[in-house]
Amino acid sequence: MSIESAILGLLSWREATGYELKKIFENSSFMHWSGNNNQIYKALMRLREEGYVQSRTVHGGETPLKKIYSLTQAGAEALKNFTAAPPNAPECRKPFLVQLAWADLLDTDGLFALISAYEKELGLHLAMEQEKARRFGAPNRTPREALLWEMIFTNISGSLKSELAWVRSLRQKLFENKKEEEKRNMNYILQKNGTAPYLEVFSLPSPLQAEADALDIVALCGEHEAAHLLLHAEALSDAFFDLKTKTAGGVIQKFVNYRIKTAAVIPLGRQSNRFREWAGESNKGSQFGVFEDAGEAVRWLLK
Amino acid sequence: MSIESAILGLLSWREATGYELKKIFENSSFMHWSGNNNQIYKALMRLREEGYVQSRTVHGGETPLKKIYSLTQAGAEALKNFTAAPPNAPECRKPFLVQLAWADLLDTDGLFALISAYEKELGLHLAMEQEKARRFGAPNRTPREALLWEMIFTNISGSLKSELAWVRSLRQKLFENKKEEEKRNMNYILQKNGTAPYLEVFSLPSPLQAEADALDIVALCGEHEAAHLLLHAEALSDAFFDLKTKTAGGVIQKFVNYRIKTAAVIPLGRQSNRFREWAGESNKGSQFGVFEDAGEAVRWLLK
DNA sequence: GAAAACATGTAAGCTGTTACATGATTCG
DNA sequence: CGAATCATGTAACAGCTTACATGTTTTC
Repeated sequence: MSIESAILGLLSWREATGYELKKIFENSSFMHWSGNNNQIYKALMRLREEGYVQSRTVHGGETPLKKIYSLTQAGAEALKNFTAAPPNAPECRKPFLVQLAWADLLDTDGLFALISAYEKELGLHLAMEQEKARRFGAPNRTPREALLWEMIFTNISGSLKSELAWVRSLRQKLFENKKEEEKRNMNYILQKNGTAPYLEVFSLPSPLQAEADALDIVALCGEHEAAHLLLHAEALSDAFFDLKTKTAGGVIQKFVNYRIKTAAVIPLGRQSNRFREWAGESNKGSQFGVFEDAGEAVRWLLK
Repeated sequence: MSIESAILGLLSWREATGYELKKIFENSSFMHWSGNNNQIYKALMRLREEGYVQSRTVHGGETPLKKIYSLTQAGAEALKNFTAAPPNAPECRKPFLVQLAWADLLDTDGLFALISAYEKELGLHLAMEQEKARRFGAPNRTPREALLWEMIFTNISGSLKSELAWVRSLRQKLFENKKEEEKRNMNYILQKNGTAPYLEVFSLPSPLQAEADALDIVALCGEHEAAHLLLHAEALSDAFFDLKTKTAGGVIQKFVNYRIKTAAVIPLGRQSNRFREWAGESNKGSQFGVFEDAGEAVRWLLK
């Protein structure tokens, strides 16, 4: 199993340039070769030598611009052999387990912090993977192929969910009493009644102030598999409303990056003129909106 | 996160030679550096240069024989820093998913075979991991440390179990009708009433004949998390009873490797003199036994 | 007395990453 | 008109694996 097979597969789907392949690798998790020029271009050269792919050069005006690669007959056969080959079990690297192995060195608070940090990291990754899966236009030439790809994405998020479940059981075993304390400070609820679940955040232990706080919320969305978010004004800091600090922009950027559609409910009284203007501009996009009325916000969120 | 941290951890547990560390890495899954001389000896030299470990040389007679490494004060601090560092999410490589991505090329039987092969591979790995966990004498200096290590092993087998559940749901979605056909040919039952669950195998589609067949059974034990096995004579081939073919020895070896305690129920009539002798010798060990009577076999199996 | 395990190291090579180098096109 | 994106490559290096080289001790 090497990057060559993955390239053959992608080319069997659609012809592409090296750069396009790089982009695809970058945006996919299960084809784990992190978008890496060196490997891809070298692999393409090898594959061409072996007669598995062919390329035609597209000229832009005078100079050669790009090479579009496509599969040959031999390549198609090699790919088929690869798909039918005996499969290997997954190989997981979990550096966290190595840390945990010697974490008895830490005191109670240190261990609790370590475990919480891991849980947050997992939530963040889950949100990212779900975003990637939504963004990735999977092959869909037959119903069976569509099902296979759907199950691939299910697999990836499933692994993370099972890891999350594990870390929660670990926390429970270690800190049976302490476990809910933290969460209770965060006043939120997962709303499930509408067309899609959304996270409604009433207030936070400390109001949303920096991008790191935004990531906490993203992780929370990931953990609850919510792609929508309703923020109440009480959860926002004064810095958020002061556009000079650029807090609002940075925070919103995080939500947009993770494709979490967000509505903020903010009474007119707290909106300065400049903020109102900025909000009006934001509302034009479909990813973030500011509303006075909670009902209106929810309608926009779920439409 | 590098092999250095893992070595510091192990040395904080007990002092060891390079060779011993190698053995430990080989036998542990979550410390994923596959028992590799080069890396370990080089890392030990680096660690000594940096003052994190010290070594004393043991002489055997005249010549220096081995170097026993132990942690220094500085090393203990470095380890503590490592355990408290921000944890990273796991990184999983699942080449099977890449195969599956283009498996729409295969016909129904080919796809079914691919998925079954993956399920079997996972079962085998699960059996192996459970074996490793049992064999690994985990640190146990405090109750909390014991719990941490228990949860580490739970994590590893949990990942595989969640993968198994996924592949079964995949199979069901693709082959709702075909799914049970295969298994029905294998006449077995998971007994749960005794002190420990055991797998009772009455017969097989083709009788136990080669080591590969033994691995099928091991995988089945893994999938059902059974560490004990009761084999009826009907599941065994004539070759098994013919000691010249060495089938019996090879098959039993597989069970022993995976630490599956096995009892075979074989009527006296089918046992040749030589076989009886061989069986008597086997019974002395505690891993494999031959019995005439099923009740006796179960008692021995679960004692 | 031979084979397996214990013990320490080195050399060569593969895989994958980061960074570098260069230039065209597109978009705000 | 400057920045981002598209596009193709190369160089250097880190990490890890396989194989080699050597000698002792234990076990069957």
